[in-house]
Amino acid sequence: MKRYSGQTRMLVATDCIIFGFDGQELKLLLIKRGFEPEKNKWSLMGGFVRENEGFETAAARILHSLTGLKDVYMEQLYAFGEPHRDPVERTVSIAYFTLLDIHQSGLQLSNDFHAEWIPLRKLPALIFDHRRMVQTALDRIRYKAAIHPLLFELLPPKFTIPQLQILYEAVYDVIFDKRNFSRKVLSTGLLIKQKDKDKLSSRRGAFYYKLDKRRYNAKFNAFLNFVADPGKL
Amino acid sequence: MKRYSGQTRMLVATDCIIFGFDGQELKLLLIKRGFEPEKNKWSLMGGFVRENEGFETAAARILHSLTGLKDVYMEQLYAFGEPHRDPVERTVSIAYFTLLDIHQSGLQLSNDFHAEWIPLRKLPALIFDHRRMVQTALDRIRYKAAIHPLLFELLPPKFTIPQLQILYEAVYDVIFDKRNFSRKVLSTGLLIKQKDKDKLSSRRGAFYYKLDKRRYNAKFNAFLNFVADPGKL
DNA sequence: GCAAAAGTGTTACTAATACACCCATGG
DNA sequence: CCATGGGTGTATTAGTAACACTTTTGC
Repeated sequence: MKRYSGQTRMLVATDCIIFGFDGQELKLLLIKRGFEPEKNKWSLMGGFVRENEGFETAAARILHSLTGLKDVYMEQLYAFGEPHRDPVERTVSIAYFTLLDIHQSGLQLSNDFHAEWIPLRKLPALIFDHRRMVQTALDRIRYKAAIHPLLFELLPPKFTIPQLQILYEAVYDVIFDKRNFSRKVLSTGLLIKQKDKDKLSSRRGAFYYKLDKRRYNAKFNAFLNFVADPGKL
Repeated sequence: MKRYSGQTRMLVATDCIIFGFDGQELKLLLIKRGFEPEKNKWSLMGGFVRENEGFETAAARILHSLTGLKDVYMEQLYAFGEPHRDPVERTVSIAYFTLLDIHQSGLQLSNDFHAEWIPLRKLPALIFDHRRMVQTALDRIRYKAAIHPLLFELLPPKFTIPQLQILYEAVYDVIFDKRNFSRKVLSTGLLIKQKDKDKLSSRRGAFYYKLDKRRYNAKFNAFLNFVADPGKL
């Protein structure tokens, strides 16, 4: 026996929902699709899974081809497989989402895809079911970041607590009390205070912190309560 | 243009991880695989996704063909796609997990698959990567049930608080204090006390409760804290 | 010296834990 | 009348939320 008989074979793709944070708002890395149909329309970065490649490998390859980055936070989001989601032929998509530091030095956008960072609040129309993918990813991030230290993946290695607070406020679209916020994040024991300050956003300057990698890895999956009840989700 | 050129097409399957609870322990519904390779080995119930079928439809069809049930709790678990997970040919699997009341009247196992309810503690060897699927499903259930009222899906419409507690204790393999447990679940406001009692497991009898469907649906996604810190997961 | 952002402490309230006795019933 | 499991209350502790003033420093 060589193959299963009488079954439909389908294209399998992965699409990457790539989030970044510029210090003020959440952004998505989108491309202009390079081939028909829907050529030159805004799209998530994606590609077909190859013959000898797993999903994660494919997603990492696709992310790398656009950004030049490896070792980025990436997580399987959901498998989308409605029969006519791609009008050309049956294509299922295993979507991955990625959080990365938008200002990191290694990030070098390829010219091949006409990629741009687009603020989430100004999302253009996207091809196929990509809008739904983005919404699913956002929901997931809001859910997960309420309990796990996920959003640190969007920040540079050194960051200040006010920066972190702006990030949380952007993700949940609420305002937090800075005393309670600071107490809460420090109480996780994940942050190490640095001796130097960021002087860019205030005269006084705000102390930098770094993640304690050891504890971060150990506690990532514990329930940490960063956000009380995130708008009942 | 009719098709994308130069890409590999693959079989797409769904596998169903079907959980039940017999009042004492968690069980999995497994079948004896009916065709080569690995014929007659223990396997999850699965099947190929058809040409004009989405994943959820396929999973529901497969579940129905085994159990006769529709409208069962079912959730996409994860997409498994390692290149050689099926030795015959490249097959990706979108796994779904299901929670159902093992004693419900509608449940009628098909004879075609030699299915059996197997206690999770006595799992036999499974084909392919099915063991990993089961582990992933268990992890997901333990995670989700700690914060959401998920496990009610395993119980009959009328159940007692001691029954509920036994279920939680089976899932997390710990013992809870019955006073605190009862206060916790009642404080969610999801349970409606009935006037009749279950007299099967004690002379005194335990009051039945039913889910308040309205509040259950409304609060399902809120963070409800059924289990404090589920073993740091 | 003033504008702008950083940093910090206390109190009130709510939730979680630990713990022990009485109740109802069938045999 | 006793064995079995069901049901309940309280005190302590930990966590969360609300709230306002002082510090630093570049201009």
